[in-house]
Amino acid sequence: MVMQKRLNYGFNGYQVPRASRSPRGRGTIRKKPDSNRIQAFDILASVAGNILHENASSIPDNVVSVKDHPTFSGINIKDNKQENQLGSLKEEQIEHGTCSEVVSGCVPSLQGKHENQRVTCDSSFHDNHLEGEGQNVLEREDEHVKGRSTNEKIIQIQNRSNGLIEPSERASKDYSSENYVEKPSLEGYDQRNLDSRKLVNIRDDDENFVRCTQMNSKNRISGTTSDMVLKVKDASPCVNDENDSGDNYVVENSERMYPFKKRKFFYQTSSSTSDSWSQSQGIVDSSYTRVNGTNHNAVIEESSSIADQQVHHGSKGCNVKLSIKSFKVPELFIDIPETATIGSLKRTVMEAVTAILGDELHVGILLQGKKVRDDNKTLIQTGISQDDKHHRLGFMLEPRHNRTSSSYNEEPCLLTTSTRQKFSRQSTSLMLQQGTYNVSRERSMVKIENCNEGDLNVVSTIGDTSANNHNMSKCRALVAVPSINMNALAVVPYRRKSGNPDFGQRRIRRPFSVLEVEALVQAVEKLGTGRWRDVKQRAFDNAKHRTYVDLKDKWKTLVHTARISPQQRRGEPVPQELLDRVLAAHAYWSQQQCKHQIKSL
DNA sequence: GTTAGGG
DNA sequence: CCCTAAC
Repeated sequence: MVMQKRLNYGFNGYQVPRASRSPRGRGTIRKKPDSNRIQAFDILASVAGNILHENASSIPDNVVSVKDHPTFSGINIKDNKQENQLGSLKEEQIEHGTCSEVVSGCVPSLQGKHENQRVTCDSSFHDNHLEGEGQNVLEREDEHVKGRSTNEKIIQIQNRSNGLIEPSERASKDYSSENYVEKPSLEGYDQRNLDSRKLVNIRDDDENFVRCTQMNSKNRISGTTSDMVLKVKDASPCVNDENDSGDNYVVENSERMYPFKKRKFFYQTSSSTSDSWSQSQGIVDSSYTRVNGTNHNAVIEESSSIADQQVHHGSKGCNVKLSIKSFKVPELFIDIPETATIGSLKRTVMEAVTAILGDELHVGILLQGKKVRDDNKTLIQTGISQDDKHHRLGFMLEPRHNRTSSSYNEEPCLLTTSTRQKFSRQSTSLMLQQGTYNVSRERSMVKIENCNEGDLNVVSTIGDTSANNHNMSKCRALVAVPSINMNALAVVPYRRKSGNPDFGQRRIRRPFSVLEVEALVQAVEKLGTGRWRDVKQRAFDNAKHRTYVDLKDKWKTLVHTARISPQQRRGEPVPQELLDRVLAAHAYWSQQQCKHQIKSL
């Protein structure tokens, strides 16, 4: 029987969903986690190639089913330092002999960095942790966690009994991207966006931060290209931590979660082969080694000896802390014209990933490469003990219904043209097929991180795709996509319906800088107050996160600000000179508007 | 898609 | 910053 659990993906900086936001319209995660919650962070998804056919595997009896909004999250590039991290991606960061592909160097855990950013999310957590320029870090109230890196996220998976899926609070990528606020064109573009590594940051019209970089083939993962990297940390009640450590985490520095729509996409019977499991297993992160003094926490590591696992059976009662560094997702092949827009690529990939990981998602557990089927076994019985650091624990994501018991080399499942058209809203095509190991070698591969609601925040474009065939075959996840389900997919709205508050994801607040105000004032002086599109084009063309509506709104507030006393003003002070110009321009163009109206009468 | 204005 | 009527 499949139990439906509620999964709560909590991301640092997520804004509280509209329905529960503070009056100020902003907030962060405050919820105190359940004791049996699994917390995961760091989801990276890399996608390349065609969607293949999921080699089915049997479903555990009692698995967590992601019924609604599993999300991707990813890494924000906050500053030059992190950009350099990206640049420091090395081969050794790639999991060898596994399907875990390191998408980029932005994964601290894969770089031997384990200063997980973690914060409390209890009621004592204040909004102002999120406020302020460049405030990217949420901190635990007890300051228990020090030395954070900026790249880790926590996904909180709450195990609840109501069978409902609670949408996660929204991640606020914007905090991390605060440093990337482009200056208005009049002020020049922020050169921090460009580093010496030929990284090109692109913001598309969806405010998406896209990074493209040519990577050496050595940076490519031999084998798999569709890993979802995430860490899971389990609460540890056995630890007498008065501060509730181990219980409270807030994800930080993450992006908006991408709401996976419910899609009847996988109706596959299950087979059960270990190989299939390995297709999307999660790799336990051994780098997560936050061990405190009274540590009862075991870090599950890659490893070796089952015998060792049995050593600590006596330590019953203690919890196991573990972190999942990598969740594989089935490999995707994306066939998209060069002329396609970044936005369409993102949507296409997101659709594909969503299709694979849509609801009906389950988690499998692997130990020593073998699937752990008995859900009634305790961890310790299974060999997962608290302080055993030598066994290998793996997690995998799999569709709920696997119907393909046959070899995935059989019966390729190619989308028909019509289906493809339905599948992808753009003119781009998404090919779903299986058993075409060589396909990816001919095309450029795209690794994707931070897939959030259509956002593709970090994209690494790899020109060379000389993948290791052996690993490719080992790691390829194949997904059968019956056309009938594709048809169903087509009618599922990709974006949230505005009427559904669960999906309300307010943009992050990004106060206008003085430079921006100056640019705005200058543009309005020139163009007037009724041509916001032109103002945008003229002065904020590079600032994709500023829409013309934003500019209009800002002008409105500027006028208001200029009219109130300085004591009443808040935020970064706007020079009086600018405010004077605001009033002058406002008066002038108001007058012009009146004249124009009179003239037209 | 833009504009304007209330929330 | 959101929402949406109106154009």
